[in-house]
Amino acid sequence: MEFPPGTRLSEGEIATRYDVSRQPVREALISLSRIGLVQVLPQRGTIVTRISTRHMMQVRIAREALESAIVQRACERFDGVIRGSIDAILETQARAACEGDYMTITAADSQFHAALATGADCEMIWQMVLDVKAHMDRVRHLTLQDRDSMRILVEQHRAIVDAIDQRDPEKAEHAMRHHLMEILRDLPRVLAERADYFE
Amino acid sequence: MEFPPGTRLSEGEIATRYDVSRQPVREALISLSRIGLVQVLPQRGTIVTRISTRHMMQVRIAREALESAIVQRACERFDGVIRGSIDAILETQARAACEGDYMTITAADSQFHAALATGADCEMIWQMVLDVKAHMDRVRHLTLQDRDSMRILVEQHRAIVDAIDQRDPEKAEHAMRHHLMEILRDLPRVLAERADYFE
DNA sequence: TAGTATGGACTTGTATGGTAGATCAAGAGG
DNA sequence: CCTCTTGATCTACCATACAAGTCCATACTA
Repeated sequence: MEFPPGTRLSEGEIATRYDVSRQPVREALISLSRIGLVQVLPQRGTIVTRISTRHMMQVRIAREALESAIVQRACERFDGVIRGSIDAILETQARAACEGDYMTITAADSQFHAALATGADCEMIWQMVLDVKAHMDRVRHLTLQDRDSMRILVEQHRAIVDAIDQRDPEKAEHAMRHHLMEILRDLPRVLAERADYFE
Repeated sequence: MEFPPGTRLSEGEIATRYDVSRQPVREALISLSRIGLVQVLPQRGTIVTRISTRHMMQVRIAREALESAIVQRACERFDGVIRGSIDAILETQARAACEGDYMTITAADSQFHAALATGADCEMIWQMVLDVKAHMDRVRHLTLQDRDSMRILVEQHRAIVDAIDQRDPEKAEHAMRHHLMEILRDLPRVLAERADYFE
């Protein structure tokens, strides 16, 4: 969101800005365009993709599908060491939620979901989730500001871990789907407040 | 599979081979490395990724999760025009199966799955599926040779469409999962026959 | 003989000049 | 007043040249 949706980018501009040549910038933009965060218009320019509700719906469904599969697998087998590290992550996140520390809470969020995937031996799937997560993070960046939202987040994480500890796949899947459903609450609000970010 | 797993690639070689400069080749390889089909070793070289059973397992799970979500959504709403085109695709595929026409059958397979996604308004999800499908297609390329396998494929496609026509999400999901499970039968055989393609 | 430099032949990574295509504004012609 | 043309000025795209790291065969040394 440092470059808001709709921003026109130029390989040359970014190159001079970061004091590198155009080529590595171009390669980075190609990677970003594969994810869908930017849109390269041949011979015309590059723009930061605007948020589309239709796109967000599909992105959410995809993430829900993938992360549901992850927690289901987590109920079958889960690495003990990683299970231990999750408690620390949640504690950090809970503390950050009390203090309203946005940076820490989002970093811990990534760590949490990544730990779930790694513990369930689903690192490749996590790589896919990362791509769709990038889109959802843009919306969340605009919403996750009040401490109530943060507290809810931590509670939902706890519910997911509890279900995995109980080796209850259905409960875990439900908790995960519920967790990822959260964005649906915020989306209309963001659309109303920042219509210029949407297409 | 024109460049078998394990093949050492060189930006320069490919560039002269296709009579372009190194830069577009390099950008293509970067895209392929994002999908995981090639592995770029900085300052050392680029190799076509070997097939890993662990990776294939996760890839299969991911695709199953995504395409299950697609057919479930397809049971809720499905575009009528696209529904019509599917019959033609399946007919083409059935004919190709009788003749043992590998090229046509795989092309129709892609069209079928893509049509499902498009009809269910899940084109973004289909883009994700394409990436994982590339990995599975490498294995299938080694297995889908006998006509029995081809006939099974078409029947499974029909079962999926039938379930969607009946608006039965559970049946559709089951049919899709069963269909994507097929690769598990072939994987051990391929591993035994072409161990050099695996890591 | 074993171990260690060393130079050359690779590799990917980066920088830069030039090209083709797209856009837009100003001006000519109807 | 509208339509079309033209040219300047953007852009991404491509080709080329250079830099830096890796590997390996060879030669040299203890």
